[in-house]
Amino acid sequence: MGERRISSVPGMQDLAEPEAGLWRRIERRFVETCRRYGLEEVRTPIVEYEDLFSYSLGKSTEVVQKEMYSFPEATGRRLALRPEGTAGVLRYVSESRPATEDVRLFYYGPMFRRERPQAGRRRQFHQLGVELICAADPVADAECVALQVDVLRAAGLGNFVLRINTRGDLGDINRVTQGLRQQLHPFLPELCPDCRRRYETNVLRILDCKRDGCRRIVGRTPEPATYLSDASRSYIEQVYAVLDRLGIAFRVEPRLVRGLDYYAHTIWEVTHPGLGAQDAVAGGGRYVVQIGTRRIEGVGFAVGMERLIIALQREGAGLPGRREIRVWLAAVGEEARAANLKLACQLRAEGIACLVALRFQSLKAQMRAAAKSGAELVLIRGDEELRRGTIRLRELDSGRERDLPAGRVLEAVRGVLGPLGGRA
RNA sequence: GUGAGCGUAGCUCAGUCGGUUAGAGCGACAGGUUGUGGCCCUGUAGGUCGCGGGUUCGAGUCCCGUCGCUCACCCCA
Repeated sequence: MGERRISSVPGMQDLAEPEAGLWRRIERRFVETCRRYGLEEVRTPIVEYEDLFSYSLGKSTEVVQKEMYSFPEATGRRLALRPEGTAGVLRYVSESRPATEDVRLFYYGPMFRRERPQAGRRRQFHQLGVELICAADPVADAECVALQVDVLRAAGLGNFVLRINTRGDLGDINRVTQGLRQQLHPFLPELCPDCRRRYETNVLRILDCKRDGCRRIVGRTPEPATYLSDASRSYIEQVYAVLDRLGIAFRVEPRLVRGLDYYAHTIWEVTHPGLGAQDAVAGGGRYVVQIGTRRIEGVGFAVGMERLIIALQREGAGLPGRREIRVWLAAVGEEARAANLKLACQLRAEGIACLVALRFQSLKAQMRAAAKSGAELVLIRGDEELRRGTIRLRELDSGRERDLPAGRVLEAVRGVLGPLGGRA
């Protein structure tokens, strides 16, 4: 048993300041935006039974076949770390919500996929997600897209592209799949090895291939839309019409494909030019999933947090400022330290962020620390102040100092800091 | 799963043709007369040179393997 160096697990990273502050801000704005659309929060477990994902996402999908972290429970039944958020939310709906109710939900948290890490791709990644559980209706789909756009704007993102397409219903999907197989069959030898594999596993993906040779061949096949039933065509046209009325800019992307089996009808993807190869910052669509005996329909989307952060940084978004410390309590001597801690707690009770040294330090060291913390005020207390029952208040910008009776300190601090009530 | 590029201090990096005790800047900590910050000066701590093997009198440096990181393929948010 050789000792192994302790490190974080590949593809799973620590999140610390100042980035953590940016995450907090984005999550807060996400929640606010969702609330304006009347959504409720749901937090589902990170671990589910593996079958939930294989059935809902599709057994042959890449995610289920080779990207899931799964392991047997003591009983032998297999568990899995969730690779995406929708399945768990729908499981919750099937267990806890009446089938007749429309449900509007949002969630956020970590997801796990065993992929090779890359720019904008981690093994633990985080999504902000929304699910509107409701029957197929173009207006519902359009509202979901509107919320998608609002969520990204609220996060501060400007420069994204919304690409929309439809998969049609299950009948359409079958017709497209079969039709494409027929059309592509003669060209099979000319397709790249990946596409020859896709021909069997996931024909639609061939539409997405980046190789010139494959693109040329795909260009000669009819667009998937030609296989759509009249009803499906009319459905997506209505979605587009409502989006136009909302003034939402989007591009119809006839070759846009999604990788999970549950999608039907409207699908979309949001890309960002700053992202590199993994350029989808968000994606969503309408879906139908069978959970046990219940068939659940809805429309939803997920935003990739890590990618959103990258995109924001490419747009030059700044990180939030440093800590919110406003007062530093400096002590000379142990007696004064203890007295300061008590005062610090009183200040904190009033909402004033303040710090005391965690160990014995010279006054000089404490002053340095105070300046570095960004505090505006230092309260100094030593033997002399203890004897006289005073505290020295120093304003760091001006260097002005005055001695105050200890009982007056709270009032004086309030006066100097001005109206409280939290900085943004 | 496949391919390419990179691994030297907390961070950014230097390290000559293979040659002595591996360096700098920033950061951290401490000091610069009594109890006073920023600037400045001085000092201190911090390194299994990713890890293992090989070549060599001698390896941070060359070779092989391995692990990790990064980017791309694949796939997806």
